Formats: sequence, structure tokens, C-alpha cells
Amino acid sequence: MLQLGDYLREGRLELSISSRFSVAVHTLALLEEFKEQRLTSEFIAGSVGTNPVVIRRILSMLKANKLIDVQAGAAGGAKLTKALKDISLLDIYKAVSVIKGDNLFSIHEKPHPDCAVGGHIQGVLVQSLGSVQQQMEAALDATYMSDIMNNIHIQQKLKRQ
Amino acid sequence: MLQLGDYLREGRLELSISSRFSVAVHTLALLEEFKEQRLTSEFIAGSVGTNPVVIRRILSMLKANKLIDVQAGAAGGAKLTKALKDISLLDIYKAVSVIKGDNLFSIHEKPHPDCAVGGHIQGVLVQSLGSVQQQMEAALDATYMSDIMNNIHIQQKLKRQ
DNA sequence: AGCAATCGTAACTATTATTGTTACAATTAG
DNA sequence: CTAATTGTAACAATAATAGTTACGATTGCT
Repeated sequence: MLQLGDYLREGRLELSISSRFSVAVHTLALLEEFKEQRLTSEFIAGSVGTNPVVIRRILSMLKANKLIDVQAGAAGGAKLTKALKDISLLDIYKAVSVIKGDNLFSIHEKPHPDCAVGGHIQGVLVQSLGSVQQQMEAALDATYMSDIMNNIHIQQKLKRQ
Repeated sequence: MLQLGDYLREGRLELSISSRFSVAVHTLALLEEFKEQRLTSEFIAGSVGTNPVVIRRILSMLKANKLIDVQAGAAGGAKLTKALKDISLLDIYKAVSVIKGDNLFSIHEKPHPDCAVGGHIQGVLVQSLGSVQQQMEAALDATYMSDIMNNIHIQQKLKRQ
């Protein structure tokens, strides 16, 4: 369960589910689609529509979480280390959300402790909003990269007809 | 269901579930706890631990969504217009998230349309991530301000013992 | 050994939202 | 009329994101 301390850490940052997440999903789908070769950050950037450095930063995070393998040098690039059915969207979400203690909801940090409401609101919100966050993460954990890939293949076939 | 167009709007902003939300919940709890009188932005700010203008901005949003009534002038201030059992956290969440088309997840906007993955990833992500967002919002909609208030009262009693 | 490709990462910029703050006109009760 | 209060504009400080340039480190190939 989430702890109050997780929320009240000094200098805590606001959540933002950045497009790093969607780019990471895109990248893993590419690695599957072209799995016979390592893909370079330049190739991936071309498909995603961004800069290779942006991709390399995301590759670093995925590598740190052992979802992919990346090699420098000539013939370098990235490849999957797992089957897509063993990678949930939650795995990816956590991999690219590098800030520790990331909370979906911000809770104001200085309610008045002597107030009938202010003295208790943080603890109550940690429970209720923590539960909502858990349900959101459970939903992410229920979708796998293999599902995403299946959907992409369905769209490919639809387009061809 | 979410539409692709909701995501691809030019200049779309990143999500951030700001502390406006937790401050709004705190405010509504205060209005209930002291419902025999109108509460001024200064009083609420004292309990929340912020500036009265920050509170007035949030009061404006809650008022625009008909959750409260606010009056200017001497003896002015805010009061509830509904029973707490008729206000869900989702109602509040939507009230203070003023940006239209706010999406929990950002999706990168320029995947290469001719790529086997890039040409389909947006549509697939809109479906999958839209579903996750819906489940998160359903969780918010399952908690009511009356639940929050009950929990606050439980904590008040615990503290007294 | 040397070359070319590629990653890893630092540094910087531009953009944007949030939060807090000051200021002041408009509103309203008494 | 006066005092209290809201509504809102304007501005500053802070911080995250995304993009970009640059360059050292790594690696495969000849």
C-alpha cells in the first residue's frame, strides 16, 4: 500500500505520463516486427517521428529494466530479450517513469494540522487516491505487448483489403 | 469512446493531475464540516496551507460545475449546493481539470504513416490506453465525497482517543 | 591497426503547466 | 457609505518534456 511519506517527500514532482510511454510501446512493437535484426536508434526515430537521442534515452530505460538488449558499435542497436506475451504495459510504464515514488495524484503538502479537516485529509486521500492508482496500474498490467502487436496486425490486414 | 482526434489535436498539453484536485476535495470537506456558514477563500486557504487566490481559482471551477455556490461581497464566501453523497471524486476531477480533451496518456504525434508499426500504433494505443483511462475514471467515480467525509470523521475519533 | 557505425550521455534551448503572489475592479451586506 | 469579499489579470519562480548538438566510448569489419 502507498505510504503517506511517499506523497510528502520534499520537492516531489508532478506526475506526467509523457509520450515516452507511447514511444516505448511503439519501439517494442518495432523490435518485434523486425526481430531478425538489431534496430538502430536512427531507424526507430524514423518510425516514431523524433530524434535518435530521444530514442536512445528510452532505450536506456528499457535496457535498465531488462526488456531489451542494446549494443554500441557497428552492427549495434536494440533487440528484445523477452517474448511480447511476457511484457505488460505496466512493465513499460514503470520502466520509463524513472522518478521514484511517482504518484498519479499530487496531494497538497501543508494542510493545517490543527484543523478538523486539514489534520486528516492527507491520510484519507492517500488511501482513496492510492486505491485509484492501484486500479489504474492493474488495468495497465492486464494488457500485454502481445495484445498490442495483435491489434497492429489486425489493422495491417484491414488496410490491405 | 475516446477518439483519435482527441489525442492528435495540435499543441496538446501533457497531463498532470495537479494538487488542485486534492485541494478541491479538501475544500468540499471543509464546506461540509462548517456548513452552517459560508467559508471565505481566506479561511479555506488557512486550512489548506496556500494563498486565497489559489483557492478562489478552484472555487471558480467548482462553481462552474455547479458543485458549490460562491458569493462576492461582505458575508460572501462559498457553500455546498449538493449533498456529499451526490458528488463523486470524478465530478471533482473533471471540474478542476479545465483543459478540454484531457487525456491521461500522451501519444506521440508523428509516427511514420508508411511504417508497418508507425501507421497503426496511434489507433491501437488510443483503444488500449483509452480503456485504461476509463477504468481509472470509473474508480474515481466509485468514491464519493461522503466516503471521504466518513473517513475524516473516523480519523477525528481515533485522534481523540 | 584503423575506420566507420553506433550507443551513452552531457549540455543547452524552447515550450508549457503549476503554484504562489500582488493588485485592483466589481459586488454585496449592513 | 463602508468594509469585506470575490473575480481575474499579470507576473515570477520552478520544474518536466521534447528536441537538438556534440563528442567520447564501444564494437564489427577489413
